[in-house]
Amino acid sequence: MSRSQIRRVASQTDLGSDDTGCTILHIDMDAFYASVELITRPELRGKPVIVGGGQRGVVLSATYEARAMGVHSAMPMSRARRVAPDAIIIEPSHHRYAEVSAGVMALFNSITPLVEPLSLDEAFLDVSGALRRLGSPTAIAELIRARVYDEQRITCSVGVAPTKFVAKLASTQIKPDGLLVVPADRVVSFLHPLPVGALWGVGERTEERLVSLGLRTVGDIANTPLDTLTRALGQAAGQRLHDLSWGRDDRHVVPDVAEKSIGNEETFGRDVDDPEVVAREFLRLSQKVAARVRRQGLLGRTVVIKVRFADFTTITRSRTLPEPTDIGQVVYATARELYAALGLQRARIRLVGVRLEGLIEESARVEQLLFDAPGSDTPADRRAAEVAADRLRERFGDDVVRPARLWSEPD
DNA sequence: TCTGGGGTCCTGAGCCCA
DNA sequence: TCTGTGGGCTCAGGACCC
Repeated sequence: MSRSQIRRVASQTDLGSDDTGCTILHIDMDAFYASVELITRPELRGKPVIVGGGQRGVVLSATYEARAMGVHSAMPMSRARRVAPDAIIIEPSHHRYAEVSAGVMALFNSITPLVEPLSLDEAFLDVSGALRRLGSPTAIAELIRARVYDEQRITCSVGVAPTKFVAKLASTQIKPDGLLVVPADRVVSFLHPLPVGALWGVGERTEERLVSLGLRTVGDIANTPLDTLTRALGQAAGQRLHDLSWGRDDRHVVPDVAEKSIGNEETFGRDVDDPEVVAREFLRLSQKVAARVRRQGLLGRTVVIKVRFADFTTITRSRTLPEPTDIGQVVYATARELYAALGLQRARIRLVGVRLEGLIEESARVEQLLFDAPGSDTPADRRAAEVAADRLRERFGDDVVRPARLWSEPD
């Protein structure tokens, strides 16, 4: 279900303004990447602008003028160009988005320490500790909206509710540049007319399954026996949807959620059937992932590779290592072995990815005594070389040092 | 029409072990 | 000693979110 459909239904609900107990705020920047681009290019305001690119990319963000023409995020760029041929297309500049995001998150942290970022452009805030200092939740929400605009020149929408789930739905409904409070005693009447796709965790597939059972609205879910839901969707999903349909959501706002995995993947510009090209990509991704893991002072225990074929079927293979690692060469060797075990004969490959799971703090490493012959290439030697390369990259840029095998790669 | 890249969570099968 | 059971772990895949 589209965001506009959620809005249309939800906007029929007459909500009061009693924000007692509504201490959860969900703040969502409006068309974030596109809005950031308009800061430095104000002449584009009021025009259809799409952020995205690449030969086989998708739309990352679009101004509301472009959305009015039928463009939406995650739409293939080729299609976006067709439905909005006059739109201005901008290549994404992720470092700039990260800068603006850091500014916005710093602002949130000046309001309350209980800030849980969900992505660059949205976060939950628990403002229960800021009420005495800054006023009611609604007043705090207005303050944040004003300060975001004053400091960053972008607009945001805020949902104010007793729970995370309802606050998120409220901000979605009131976009763009809005504020919506869902009072505690209006949560159920707010939720029940909404389509099932509004529920967190109901995507295309689950929505199809629910509709095939005759369940179209959140109210339908609420009035369905829990047994029926768990049989259809599994224990966890059935229970979760039933709870959400009654507004039950006891998740707290948790700052500093630890990452569980770190990975990178890359779609080739054209499908590839050359094993040497695939191997070089695994090497590049392995080095990149390991460097990110080192930068965060972590180690990973399980190496996962992902291979997507030309027909879009996707497989993953994984191996858990005897010792957690942050060494690119170890990740690469494992990825190569996992790939070799597939026994592919010049299959046409669209994408490859490498991920490290089972992350632990580097300080928690149990040091293994290594009895290596002097002069041999030990894991410690390899790690030292990669750490030295990290330092060079920090000083001189990402391209200054890379494995010899990757120098032959045309840029 | 033709589908990115970064993640999380859940399920189920298979295996090992107490 | 054999059998059953349940928990934990690994692995693969699916679905979802932004």
